[in-house]
Amino acid sequence: MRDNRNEMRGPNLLFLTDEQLRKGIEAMFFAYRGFTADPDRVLSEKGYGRAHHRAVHFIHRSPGTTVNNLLGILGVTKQSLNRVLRSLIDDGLVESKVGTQDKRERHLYLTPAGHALETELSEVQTARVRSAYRAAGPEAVQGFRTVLEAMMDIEMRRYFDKLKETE
Amino acid sequence: MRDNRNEMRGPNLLFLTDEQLRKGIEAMFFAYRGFTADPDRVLSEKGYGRAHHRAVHFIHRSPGTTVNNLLGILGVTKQSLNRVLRSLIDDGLVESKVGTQDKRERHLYLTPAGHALETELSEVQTARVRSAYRAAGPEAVQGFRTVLEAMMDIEMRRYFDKLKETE
DNA sequence: TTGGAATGTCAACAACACTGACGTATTGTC
DNA sequence: GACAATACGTCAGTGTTGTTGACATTCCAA
Repeated sequence: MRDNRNEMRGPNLLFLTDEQLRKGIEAMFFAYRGFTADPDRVLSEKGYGRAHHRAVHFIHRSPGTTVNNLLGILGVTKQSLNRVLRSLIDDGLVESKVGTQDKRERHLYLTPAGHALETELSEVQTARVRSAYRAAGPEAVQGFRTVLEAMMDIEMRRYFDKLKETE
Repeated sequence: MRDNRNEMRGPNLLFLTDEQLRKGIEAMFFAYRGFTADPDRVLSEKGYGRAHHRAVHFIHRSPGTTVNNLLGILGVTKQSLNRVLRSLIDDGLVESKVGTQDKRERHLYLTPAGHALETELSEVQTARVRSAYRAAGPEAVQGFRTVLEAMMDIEMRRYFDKLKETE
């Protein structure tokens, strides 16, 4: 059956019982809802969705990134990303520049208006995370990050570590 | 501006810098993708989606729960939930019983087939969480849970605590 | 130079969320 | 007993975001 036998492996493994794992799963579900709630509110006022947030976030994070890079990070099809980029470009939030070396590539940048949106989204989201971090304390935050990193897919872990290098 | 002044409030507040918060946000994004990847695979094979998973999970967790209860937990409209429940009931995974006390209510239960699906989904998802927990260790898991709970909306925190009572 | 790989765009479709309106059965209250 | 409120289901319409398929452009290598 499942892993209840862990309970008999000693008290230091009690955190691996099915019940504890189930709690973790539910906590993840409820927390992620809270995590996205505030940006979602801001976005829907402007007629955008969560996909626009992700695009703006990672273009801000890596200015000049190509569409292909972004596809790898976001894990969606290029057609899906293109629709989002299309509206952001048409609305003047993102600029798409043809590559100088390879003219097939498009390099993406935020315009001043794009930066304004990114800041607004970032502020409401970091406010919640900051408040949670503050309430939980530094040791808890360390554990939080450790578990999240262990939960990613290997390839995503690579992308994440690459982003970390900008520290 | 933002909260960079935290860096000057002493070394014990370094975990609250914008950079640390941004890392947490990205970690949350990548980890949630990993978190749902395995169940999503199982579900799409059977023609279901993430919404079906959530319904099955919470009906398993609280057998006999009413439609209204489920609406509160899942945070969707009844039209949206109804579409999902309809297919689960038609496919014989969920049973809907008219309430004995209040005949307006419908109480929801998993059928044996429903339990089979729940088990299959639960197994692939707990496998990843268990592996992440094991890699991170008990102290990290404690911190992980603490931060997640602090990140929830207040009302969701109440639901979550109610579920915890079944511990 | 020509064919294949890579990059990005356009079109159509499905899943799943939303709003709004309505119907039905049941409950509780004046 | 009349009537409002509650719980649930459904129909119609819309929007975001994901998918496939087809196609144009550009690059590179045989």
